[in-house]
Amino acid sequence: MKQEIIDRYQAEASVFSALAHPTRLFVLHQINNASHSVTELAQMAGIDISTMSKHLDLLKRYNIIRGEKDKNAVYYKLSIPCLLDFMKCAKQMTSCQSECRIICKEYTQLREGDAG
Amino acid sequence: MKQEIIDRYQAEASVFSALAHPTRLFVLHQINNASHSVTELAQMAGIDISTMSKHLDLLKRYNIIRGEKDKNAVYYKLSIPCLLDFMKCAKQMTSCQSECRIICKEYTQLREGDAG
DNA sequence: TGGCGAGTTGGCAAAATAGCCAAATAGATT
DNA sequence: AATCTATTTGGCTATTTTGCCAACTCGCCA
Repeated sequence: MKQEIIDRYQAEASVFSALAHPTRLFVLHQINNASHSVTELAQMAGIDISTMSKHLDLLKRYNIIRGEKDKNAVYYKLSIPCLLDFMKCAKQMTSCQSECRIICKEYTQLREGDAG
Repeated sequence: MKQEIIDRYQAEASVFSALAHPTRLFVLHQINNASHSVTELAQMAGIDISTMSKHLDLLKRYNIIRGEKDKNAVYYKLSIPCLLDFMKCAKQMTSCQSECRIICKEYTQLREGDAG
């Protein structure tokens, strides 16, 4: 493939691939309300701790989540607060028919009281 | 991984993986304005025709694009008209900070003149 | 009806991903 | 300092994805 095309679209493609795994989507939903540790998330998902650690590392590399240490444990939470809104947007998109379109706007949460 | 988790998130993950390749993102941008044939797209991207055919087939399977025959050629176009809006939304999302959130709404294109 | 142009499909090899186990690390507690 | 807990990293295998070539299909047109 032409190098210029790779350069232009690789970064965006990588973000999508970060979201392209059931375990990682599960994690994102779980930590939306409350942050969780690696062990907690691994148990909830039913996979090995090391596997979960690698999934979390991948999400972290794309700045989708962020970890904070508390004693020994690392508690992960969303670093993009509107991620779940985005996911909802993705769902709407896939059901979007020819007479519809999606409008996505970025609001500051502070002053747009009607944002929800 | 727990089967229930796979069941719940696999479909959504698959849509993201359909978008998780530079060539496919390139295609989606190319056919946003005008539909193109397999050969045209393969040449633009600089890859083999059969490879492009498989990329298009994947996008077709998730109802993201649609092909229409004209003589021998198949011209592909978006079947989700708001897909590029969604992509823009994805870009905003990745730059979304803690004081911001994204609002996504689905409008009927027909009567919402101020949709853009 | 015989070829031609365009696309698809099958097969294979290379690369990337995902999973587990085991070992290493980092910090807390005794 | 020794140990215990939580996490990360390395290594390996299995699976999936990507990409090319070659072969096949399908419809068009001479």
